[in-house]
Amino acid sequence: MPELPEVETTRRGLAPALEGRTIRAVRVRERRLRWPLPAGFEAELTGRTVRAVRRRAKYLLVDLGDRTLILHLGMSGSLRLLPAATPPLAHDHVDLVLDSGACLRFNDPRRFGTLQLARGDPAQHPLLRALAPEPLGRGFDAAYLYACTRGRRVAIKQLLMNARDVVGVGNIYASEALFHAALRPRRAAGRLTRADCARLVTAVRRVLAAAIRSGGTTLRDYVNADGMPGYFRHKLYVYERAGAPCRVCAAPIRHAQQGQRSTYWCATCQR
DNA sequence: ATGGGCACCTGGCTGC
DNA sequence: TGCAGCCAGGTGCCCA
Repeated sequence: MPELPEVETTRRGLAPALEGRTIRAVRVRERRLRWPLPAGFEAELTGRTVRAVRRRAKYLLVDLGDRTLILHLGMSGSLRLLPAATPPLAHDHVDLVLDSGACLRFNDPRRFGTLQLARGDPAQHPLLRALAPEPLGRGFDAAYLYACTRGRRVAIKQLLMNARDVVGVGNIYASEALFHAALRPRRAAGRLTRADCARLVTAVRRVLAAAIRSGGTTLRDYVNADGMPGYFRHKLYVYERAGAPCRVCAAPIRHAQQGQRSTYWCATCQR
């Protein structure tokens, strides 16, 4: 499901309702997530107060002072704010009940998502330690991407989706950014020129920023903290548009498998 | 070191 | 109508 824009949209919805609130209770209905929730998970959260809700890559970080709750939504996860008494539906695995009477409810049909409790600096947590710079921050620029692609034989799309190289970009936005940068997904990363890298950095940043402004992309499951879908789907140029006319040149959008994932591109606009 | 493939899950859709 | 097969916003881990 969620790539950076969906996680950021969720973060923006959650932050005002969570910050300053104390967790009164934790209700766990299903411990078997990507990594099983440890015994004592509930007790370690209960009574702590939320200082801030941040994001790193596709992870949400709930700052609880001397602990940080690290959440990942996997492919099908979502977080919603609901009245604490709302009856749970299928796949509503975890609730954080707040002192406001609201609850933060984690739903995830496929259970690829995760909740982890970190002590100390969350940036040093094993899941976060080796992540590439934030794509919307200063560390992600043409010089960075050029350096990181040198000597690499992987296809540029796969490099874009590798969190050690670029974070926040998944299958939708990798295809979209490559379209806007006029680069074919299978181009070997090491064969990009400096100019290619500059266009690609701009495309990644613009696509992510525009998707955030639309509240993210909803294909199937994704909803924001208020239960609303994202509307960026209407602004996709290639993703899930196989056979449809390119919005720029009208040539049919191509589709193929690349590294066990679907890839979409325009063979005319992208080289 | 790099890169490819698999595994982890459920649900929705397609086609026989 | 039923069911098998395939596909889906991710990513850690194992192997060559």
